[in-house]
Amino acid sequence: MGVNLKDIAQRAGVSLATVSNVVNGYRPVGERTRQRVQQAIDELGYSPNLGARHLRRGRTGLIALAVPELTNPYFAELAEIAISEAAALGYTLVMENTAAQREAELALLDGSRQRVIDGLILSPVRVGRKEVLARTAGSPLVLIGEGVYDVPHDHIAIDNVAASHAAIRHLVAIGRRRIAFIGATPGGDRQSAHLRVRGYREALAAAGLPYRPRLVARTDAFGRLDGMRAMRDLLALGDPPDAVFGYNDLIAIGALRALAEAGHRVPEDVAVVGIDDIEEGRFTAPTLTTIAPDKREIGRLAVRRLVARIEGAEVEGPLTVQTPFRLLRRESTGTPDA
Amino acid sequence: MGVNLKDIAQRAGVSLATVSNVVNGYRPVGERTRQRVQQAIDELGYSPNLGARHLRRGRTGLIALAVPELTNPYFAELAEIAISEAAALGYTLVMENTAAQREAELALLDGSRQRVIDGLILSPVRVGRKEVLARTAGSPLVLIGEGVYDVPHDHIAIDNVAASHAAIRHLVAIGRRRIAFIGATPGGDRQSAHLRVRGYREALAAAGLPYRPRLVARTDAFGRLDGMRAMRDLLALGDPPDAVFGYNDLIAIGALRALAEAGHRVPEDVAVVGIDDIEEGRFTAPTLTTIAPDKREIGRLAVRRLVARIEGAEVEGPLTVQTPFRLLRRESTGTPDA
DNA sequence: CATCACCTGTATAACGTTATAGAGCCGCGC
DNA sequence: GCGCGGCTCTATAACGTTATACAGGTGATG
Repeated sequence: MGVNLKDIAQRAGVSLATVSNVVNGYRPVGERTRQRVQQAIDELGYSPNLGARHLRRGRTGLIALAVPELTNPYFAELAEIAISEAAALGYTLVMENTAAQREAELALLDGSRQRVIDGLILSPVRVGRKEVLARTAGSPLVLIGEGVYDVPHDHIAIDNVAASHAAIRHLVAIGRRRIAFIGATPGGDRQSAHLRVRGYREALAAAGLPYRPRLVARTDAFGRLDGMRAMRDLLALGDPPDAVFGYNDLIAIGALRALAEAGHRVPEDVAVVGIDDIEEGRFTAPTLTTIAPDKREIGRLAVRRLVARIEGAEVEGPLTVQTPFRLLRRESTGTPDA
Repeated sequence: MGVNLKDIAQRAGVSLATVSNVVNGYRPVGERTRQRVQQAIDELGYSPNLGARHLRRGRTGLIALAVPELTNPYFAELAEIAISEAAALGYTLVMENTAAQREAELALLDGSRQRVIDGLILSPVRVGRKEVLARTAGSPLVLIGEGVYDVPHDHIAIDNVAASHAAIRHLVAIGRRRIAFIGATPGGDRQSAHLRVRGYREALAAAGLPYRPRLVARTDAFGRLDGMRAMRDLLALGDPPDAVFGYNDLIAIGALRALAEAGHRVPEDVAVVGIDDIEEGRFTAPTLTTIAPDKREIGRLAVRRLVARIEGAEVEGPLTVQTPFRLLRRESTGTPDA
């Protein structure tokens, strides 16, 4: 069904290898021959069979981006960026959905998929340092987000502790004293939540506010529903919070919903802050104050690093890169930016 | 870096071909030999090199799902379903983002990507019947959503006219008389919008209500921002609507935001209905009434049809399948379901 | 006992590409 | 005039798999 190198070679009256050299620029080819070959390529409409090329080269041209949930807009937005960056570098990005399941993450780290992709970008949730170190697959791995540190792989993330600080400082600055956190996790396996809780505690301490364990709500997952339920529980406390910091925007949006249902005003009664800056947060009522990571930077950097490793390039700088973030003030804390 | 058939063949003391037959079950193999080979496979940890297999078979095992925007939750939710269905059938699904651009859609229909994927599921926005018919690439194509009809390809969609009917009937039933539509498109290239407008007009007529062109708002795209802007314009009319039907949930959510900003109560002053049943609509304030397509059915059917065509199976039934939908009443029309 | 069919297993030619070794040719220097 | 290096180009062997044709052995049939 396809035009192949042989067809071009016949048409142009040269050898197979010469056509290959014209296509890949691997060896110098005389100007006249090059033109004749190029003309044949244009006339017959040749495009290389990637399967064969990759068999020969030992690479597939595929990289995978594995996220815990496709339907979390943060990851969808990140994926959109990563896909276009990968395309620009000549790679095809395959989305993998781990559904936040340990087995799925392990299978990606070491499973048979490894034979078909050249490299993996993983947002780990259920695996930790140990599992990453135990990995035997040889293809490059880039970690994004949090959860795993001190491993010999590139790692792109924001400084979660600092991000928490910024959120809490803002809430303190607008006069809040009873600040809750939603999205702590039971196990020690999701370190990002721990980091965000740590930043929360440190910032409270810095502001001279007491740490009240009852104001830290645990959730099983990190969706809107989890945020809503946790917020309901917090409101049922004898002395409910006057501000809430959510593990992410989805949790914060769930909290907004619970507050609306219970008839509390935001931000007058309770202020709300999230993390991720998903587009949805610009349209909620009220709009959501959030910590905005530089998604473009994260997506592009992750893909570029991975491709550089795949192609054996020397990568300068440290393995771990912390990307910038900023606080976006919106209605849910009462002091919108301009 | 990998164990290959030859290694297994040596270890088991049989020929290459026999190992291949054990792996693929293509030819009968004696029980004793099979066990010896299987043992060698287990011991050495063999898994086939998919690149080579696909080169030989002429297929890559990749199918693409091309959508106009990854960040539209409807497509993210659909993708999640399609990915797992594809995996169950032994295929890898690659997401492609056309960004609602004509060039991107054309490139997918006929471009060089066609050499690397076995089949394509496309949600067309900017190409029409003509472009699909002009396609020369030989791989199977399944269309989802609307926009293109009367082409020799499988097509999975809901009945848009009927969906509009259901939405408008509901609004009429709760006593609305000035019902607006947001999301008509200027060109004739996005037929789904036309179909939904048609259903809107027909249902108005059936209810004995006049069709007011000024209540049909055009938008460039179909995001929250478009819905918000259009709603603002509608509110600026001398005689604003008492209900709004959005082209999709995102548009309806944008409308909700504009209404909140302008201080209108929903549903008391203006009722709002969308289409898609994205999760976000269950958490807005108020929650969003919507027409819910059966996303699971759409995603699974699209993948199954495509794979069946790729594998040359006979597919029974007509090319075009209309999947079911239902109306979910929530707060934005004042009459939540149980 | 010869013929035939059948059943297992084997040898080998593809699939389309790239990398390696080398062939031909030309001009330059000794 | 011969050898040598440099420049193009060619022939060909892989890459790992599957499909085809065939070989060898066994049992049944005439």
